[in-house]
Amino acid sequence: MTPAETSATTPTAMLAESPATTPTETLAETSAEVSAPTSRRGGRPANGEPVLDRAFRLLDAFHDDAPRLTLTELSERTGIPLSSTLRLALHLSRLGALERQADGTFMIGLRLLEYASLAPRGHGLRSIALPYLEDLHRATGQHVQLAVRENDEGVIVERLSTPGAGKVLYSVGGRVPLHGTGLGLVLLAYSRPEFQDAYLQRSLFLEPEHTPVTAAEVRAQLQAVRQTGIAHMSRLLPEPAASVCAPIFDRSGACAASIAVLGADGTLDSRVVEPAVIAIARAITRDLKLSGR
Amino acid sequence: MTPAETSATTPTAMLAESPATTPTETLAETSAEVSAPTSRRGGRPANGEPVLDRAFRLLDAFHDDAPRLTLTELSERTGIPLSSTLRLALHLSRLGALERQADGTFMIGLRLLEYASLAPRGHGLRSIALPYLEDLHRATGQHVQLAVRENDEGVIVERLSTPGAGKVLYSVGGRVPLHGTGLGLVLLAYSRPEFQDAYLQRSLFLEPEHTPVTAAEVRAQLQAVRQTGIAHMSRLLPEPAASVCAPIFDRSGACAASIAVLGADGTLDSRVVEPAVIAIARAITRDLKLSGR
DNA sequence: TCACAGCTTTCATTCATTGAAAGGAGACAC
DNA sequence: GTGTCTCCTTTCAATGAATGAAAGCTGTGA
Repeated sequence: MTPAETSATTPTAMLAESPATTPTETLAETSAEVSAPTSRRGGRPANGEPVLDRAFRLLDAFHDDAPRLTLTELSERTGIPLSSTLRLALHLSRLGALERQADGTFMIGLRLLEYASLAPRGHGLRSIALPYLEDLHRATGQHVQLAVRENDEGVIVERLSTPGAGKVLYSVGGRVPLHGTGLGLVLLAYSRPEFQDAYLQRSLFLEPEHTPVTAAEVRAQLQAVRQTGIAHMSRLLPEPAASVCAPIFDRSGACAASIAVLGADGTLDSRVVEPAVIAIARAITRDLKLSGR
Repeated sequence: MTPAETSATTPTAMLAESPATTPTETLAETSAEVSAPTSRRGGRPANGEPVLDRAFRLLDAFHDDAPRLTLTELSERTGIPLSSTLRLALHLSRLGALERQADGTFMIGLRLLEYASLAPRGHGLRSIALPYLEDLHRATGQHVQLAVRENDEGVIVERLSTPGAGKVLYSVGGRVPLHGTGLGLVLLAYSRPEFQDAYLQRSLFLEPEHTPVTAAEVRAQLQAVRQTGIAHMSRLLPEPAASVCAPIFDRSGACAASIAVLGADGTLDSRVVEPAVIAIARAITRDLKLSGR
């Protein structure tokens, strides 16, 4: 038993003693004699993860507050080893999903914009709704949002913001809960009853404050939305604000999206805004049916 | 040459010898005897293609005129075998990059909208420019476009269209040539001289008509753009139209984007539109610098 | 000259990926 | 009921694309 073998059991000692023998020597010896290779290069991990999943985890690493990341940051955020991160990130850059700047930082690439513009429920809907949303935006002078449901959440598809009209919690591409927001409540109110039941099974909280709500309370809200065709919501955090929301329907009569007018508390007179929101929601619904959706 | 080394040169032999005692005897026999495998299942292709490339080829299969595709259509368009197409498409659906409707058709998923909204040169720029673009849209009553350069092309990042203002060739996410369009000409005029030289090396054509243009002609146009700070372009196909375009600069003084007002021939008085385009381009430039880009 | 942090390249190892084949599911015909 | 489509889904042996530790490289700062 050579000293090299006994030291191999402790990885830290390995690192300290490794320069004692040259790499070529150890390799030749390990293949013949040594069962525990001291400098074992390569090797696939015990439970490999599909490349695709990893690639999308890289994309997931980017956020509103971190739209540009260095290689090391990417590696740390995803937990993927540095060399694998580099290989993947370069691959994604070749495909246009990422872009690399001169200083080496990575960012989301424009190719993804191209794909996103083909999402029927995203840009397809948006292109029809945008002129109407602009009208609503001008008329009310408040934030205007458009959202669709994806599984258990709403996704903001478009947002027209007004600098003076308070903070907006969610931005384009962002996800909103179906029960704590006006946009979500509308989407939930017009979804299939079985889906509603399943959704209301879970324990629900109003999110900035983390206040619990009962299923019965939400059901009452949904009932009100269906009766009036409109949703009123208000929140206190991060600052008092209110929203007025209405549904948009597709050709089949299913709720395709919801729109919201959102403003700082006090600046939003719901009596005034309500007819405008309803009128614009109906106009978009009509246009959606005409355009073959 | 040690025996260990010679055996190391043929790894297959090593592998073949060790499972000789393993219970896969029957399998080994069949593979040895049957030379023509009538029912040979599985097997990796001779030159496999990386999963990532295939996944993005699936996304590439979607187009403006085909935003929803069946499994068979996807398989045909990409040339990927049906079973592999299904596996991949389902995987992408799990990741949110695709969505599957009840009838089995696939479409681009909303998750990609989420990623796209993080592209600094896409949605980041867009969110700053949009209010100004709306102003320009209202004031002129014509199509308004915003584009950035990616390699040898311009990419449309935003478009506000006016139903009555003629056909628009390019939509959001679409790519425009750098020499045949006003938007592209501006992007080219303010790019690095080496890049311009390289770009002008190629044989250039004006695209709907496929008319050749010389590098000298384009150079003269670029010179005019740099002198006046604006680009005028007109095209005859598919119908007569004209555009007025101006550059947007980032903090470093490089051209970050270009904007265009585009209208049917005759409806666009460039004398009137020009000051508006310049003013809005400067306003966006100022805002871009303020917001730390 | 040394130490360090961040990025890039190498390469033996092996498991995720592969597609032909078989197995439904539904529609239309006879 | 049986046959024949088309379209979608599942199975599974074979294997090369994917893997990450280690070494190499580059700039920065003491």
